[in-house]
Amino acid sequence: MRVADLPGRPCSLAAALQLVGERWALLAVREVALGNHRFSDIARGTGAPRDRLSARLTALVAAGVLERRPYATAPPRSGYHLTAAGRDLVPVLQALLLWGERWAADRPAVRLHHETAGHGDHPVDGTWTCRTCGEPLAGARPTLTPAGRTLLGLPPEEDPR
Amino acid sequence: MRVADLPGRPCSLAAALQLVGERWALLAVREVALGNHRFSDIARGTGAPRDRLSARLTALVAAGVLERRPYATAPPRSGYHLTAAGRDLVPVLQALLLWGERWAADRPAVRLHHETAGHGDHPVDGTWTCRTCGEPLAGARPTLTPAGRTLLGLPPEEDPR
DNA sequence: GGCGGTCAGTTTGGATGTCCAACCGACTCC
DNA sequence: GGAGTCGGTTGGACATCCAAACTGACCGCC
Repeated sequence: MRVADLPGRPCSLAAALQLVGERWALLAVREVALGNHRFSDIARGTGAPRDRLSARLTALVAAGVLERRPYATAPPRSGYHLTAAGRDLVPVLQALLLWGERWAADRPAVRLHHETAGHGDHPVDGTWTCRTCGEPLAGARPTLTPAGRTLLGLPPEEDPR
Repeated sequence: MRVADLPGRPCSLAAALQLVGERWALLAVREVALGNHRFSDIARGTGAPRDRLSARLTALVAAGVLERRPYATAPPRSGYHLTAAGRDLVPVLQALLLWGERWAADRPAVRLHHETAGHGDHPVDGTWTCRTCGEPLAGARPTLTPAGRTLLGLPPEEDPR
């Protein structure tokens, strides 16, 4: 994916959306992450029409997010599995899920829970943290890209034009 | 957004995608988060066709992600600003941006930088963390939804069907 | 006053994407 | 033999998408 070829601002966000931004793509990845590897299960879980799903899965395999793995030869059948890139997409799905729980869903249909020794079972409150310094990213000052543009860090303070 | 009305598995992820999953929507939010509040600036930054952008912005305002704020009356002009829901979307954009940098972009077109007292200026090495317990979420055990289905936590261990 | 430019869209016609129902071949189960 | 499963493909109707041109209200300049 050549970032420079994308329309608009050259940005990895646009590149990511090019690969997984089409309709049903992220839902298909969710189903595979949940352990549904077969075409019909993914179709049922997402509600996507079968022809659209077929096109999306092919594209996701081409993009390196999913891989096909045969599980039967008699009639040749293969399931879809996450690649490393696909597994790396799970935090993205979690972030969108949490946002949807808070702002899109009428009621928390599905809740992310977490169980740790220190805090027992608790609802997940996800945030991005910088592994180098341990600080949350949301508090970062906007900085400059190589091209000298401001860039995603904190939504910049409102400028009252 | 009634989760039960969505096709497929009732899930806040689907609800979220219903609001911000259409083409150009997240890029438009990115532009507003970067401080571009005017229609033409958003069009330039995203590269979206103007009619599509017009439709998306209207939908995002209806969804409560953006709000219009007048800044001129002579020809009536208003800019787009983030609501609380829109600001909450920033971690999602960061998640996709970091994923895109790693898996989608040919070269790191845009780099997240971070400046803190302890570590000076350094590239961001983002990790998705639970704010309640401080543990990384990627290691979380999958848990059950109210309806008794498994749910997004860790991609479940491969079951060799 | 006339000229060009900005701004936030809308309009146009044609390309592309999406949906749905039906169908298919190669199997398995009863 | 008949029904069902599985992973798709096909066809046709419909919606969305696109680039480019257009609108109409303003603004600054000379």
